[in-house]
Amino acid sequence: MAGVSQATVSRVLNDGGPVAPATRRRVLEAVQQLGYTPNAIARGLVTNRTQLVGVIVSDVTNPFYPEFLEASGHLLAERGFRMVFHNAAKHEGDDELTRLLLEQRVDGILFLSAELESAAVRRLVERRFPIVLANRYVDGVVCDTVVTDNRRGGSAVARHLLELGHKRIAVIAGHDRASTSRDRLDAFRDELASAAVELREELVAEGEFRYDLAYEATRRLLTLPVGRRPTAIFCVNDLMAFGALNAARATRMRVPEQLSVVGFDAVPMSGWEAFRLTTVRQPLTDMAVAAADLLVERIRDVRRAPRTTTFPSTLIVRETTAPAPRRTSRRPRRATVETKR
Amino acid sequence: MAGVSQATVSRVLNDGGPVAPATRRRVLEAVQQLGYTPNAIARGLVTNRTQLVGVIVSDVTNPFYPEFLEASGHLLAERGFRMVFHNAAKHEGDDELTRLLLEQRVDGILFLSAELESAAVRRLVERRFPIVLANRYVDGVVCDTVVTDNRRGGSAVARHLLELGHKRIAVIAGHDRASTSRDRLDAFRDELASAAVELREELVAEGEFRYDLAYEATRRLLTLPVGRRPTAIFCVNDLMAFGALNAARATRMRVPEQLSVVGFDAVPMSGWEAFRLTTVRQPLTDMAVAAADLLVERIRDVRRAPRTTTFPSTLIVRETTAPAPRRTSRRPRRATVETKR
DNA sequence: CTGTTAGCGCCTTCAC
DNA sequence: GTGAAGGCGCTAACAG
Repeated sequence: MAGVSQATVSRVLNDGGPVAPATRRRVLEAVQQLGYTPNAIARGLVTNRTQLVGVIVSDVTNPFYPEFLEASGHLLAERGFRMVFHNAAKHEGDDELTRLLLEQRVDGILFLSAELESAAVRRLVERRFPIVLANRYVDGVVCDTVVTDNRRGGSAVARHLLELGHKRIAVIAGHDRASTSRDRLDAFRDELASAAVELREELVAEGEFRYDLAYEATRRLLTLPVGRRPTAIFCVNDLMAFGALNAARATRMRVPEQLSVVGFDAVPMSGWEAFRLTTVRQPLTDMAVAAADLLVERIRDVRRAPRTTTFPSTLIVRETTAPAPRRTSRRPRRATVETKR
Repeated sequence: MAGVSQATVSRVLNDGGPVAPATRRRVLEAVQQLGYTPNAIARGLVTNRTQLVGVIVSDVTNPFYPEFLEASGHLLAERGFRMVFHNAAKHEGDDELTRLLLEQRVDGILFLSAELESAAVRRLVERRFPIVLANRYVDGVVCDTVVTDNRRGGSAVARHLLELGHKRIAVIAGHDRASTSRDRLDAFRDELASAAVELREELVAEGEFRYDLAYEATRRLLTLPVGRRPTAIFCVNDLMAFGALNAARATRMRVPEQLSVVGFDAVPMSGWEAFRLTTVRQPLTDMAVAAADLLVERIRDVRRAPRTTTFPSTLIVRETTAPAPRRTSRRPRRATVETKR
């Protein structure tokens, strides 16, 4: 229609060489009129680039991830990439998902919460396939990674609870396939130990990062006889802290007077008046952007040195933590101002 | 390596014809050993099928969508489709996103919350491109659609509030580009009118389905002088109801004693002890599955008659609604049991 | 049952 | 500055 060859059209559409202004105009007009849409598939076949990035999320339903998705997606879109989204939750494991993404010839994969032992991740790294781990790392795998300083966060929580005089502290863990859960808890435990406070086995629950399990675990903890019942619960993510808070409410247990609760992540919801949760802030948006950016860089150059970006974590004291209740039922003073440390 | 032709390999990998068991075995072995991954791109070029489905979401951050995404994604995965995910929020409009998806040669598009005037949707339907509208419909467009009975839901809310004796009722709308907001409010208004209760202009706010705007709107409403201040607020989605609830708490306004709040959607969170929100249930998961299923069917057969599936909506009375406060400050009785009507 | 052949729509080199 | 030709990896006919 423009009276030119395919090659010329290709050139104007991809800035792939010199084209006379007049020709360029004619081509663009024809494109317009025909409503021509270049076929990315065919292009991908020859360029070996799809401008597609796989994103594997462990549970979209956790409010942490939508925030992350939004920010990463935005940056990727700006850089001309689209996301092939997979929620790993109940479906196939990393392995199967990865296979699908590779078939699809995505240019890279963003793992939002890989598991520590992930064989898929390991294999991809060996093959020098562009991937980025966000939020969690994988043991013994060197690749682009974006995390926060989870150990520091865990220590800060412990110190905060110790300062408030808590001795019987419960913990709701994620699961041990997650570096986040492990790091937060290890540091937490270490800090308690250095104050000679022990974390009793009966007060440690596995919550799998899930609301419902944390809810149940908390209910169980709260039925322990008074002398063994925890005065504080540290949940390794906010979603589980919400479970704990709600369980406490269901049991008519006053927070923070009778029970302190701490979360981790500082998802926007945690600041809502309904919760005012004491938690550890991770710079979510920054991390999401950094992760997406790393991936794009990696795709551009497969052989640059892998980089790990560690973001700081900050304890945010809100209103779900207070001094440990004394045996007598005097009502303890309650923290009111929001402080960052 | 298996000593056969490409064609044969193709046949064993796609059940594309008869293959001798022995040959099949040899091929599969070779595939295994070579770690061969078929190139979906090349396949797509010839079959004109990518097994990719575009999903356009208006705001992943609204807890409504992750639930939806999870369920739809699950069904699509089962049927062998992957999702190309786009969050429409701050980025390009439908138009641009659609263009990208078409370039990518997705087999179909799932719109999670299209806008009423969406030209993109209209154009796609004209071109007989497989799309499904979920949650919202588009005026004058006939295509596969999955919605709930929003009008009935709106009426039910109105009746509930009227029965409780509310007269000064505020409304926090979404925006008028959404069929959901419009239908819920129209029906709500009609029902009030038939009880001779008027919806005053000063009590109608636009919340854009956003938490923050609903929060601000509620604060404004609650600063009105007592005689003009609403005794109940109907938010057209749960996210905004959470905003209202939190704003009420920030203002030390007791819910439901001094202020009733109603939402819409019944996202899982709405049942949490922290909220116990009176709301309208939509069978979220069923809708998500139905929508995905419709899309797959449509892709299989472009010329089947378009179908609209309307799911029922159910008022769930929880603990954020109570009889309208009387001028005197006697504390009104408060609903405690969860009832469905 | 299996191999051969001809594209799918595009980009890229190489002439002109 | 532009066109012709080849090929990306695969599937779909058609032979045999």
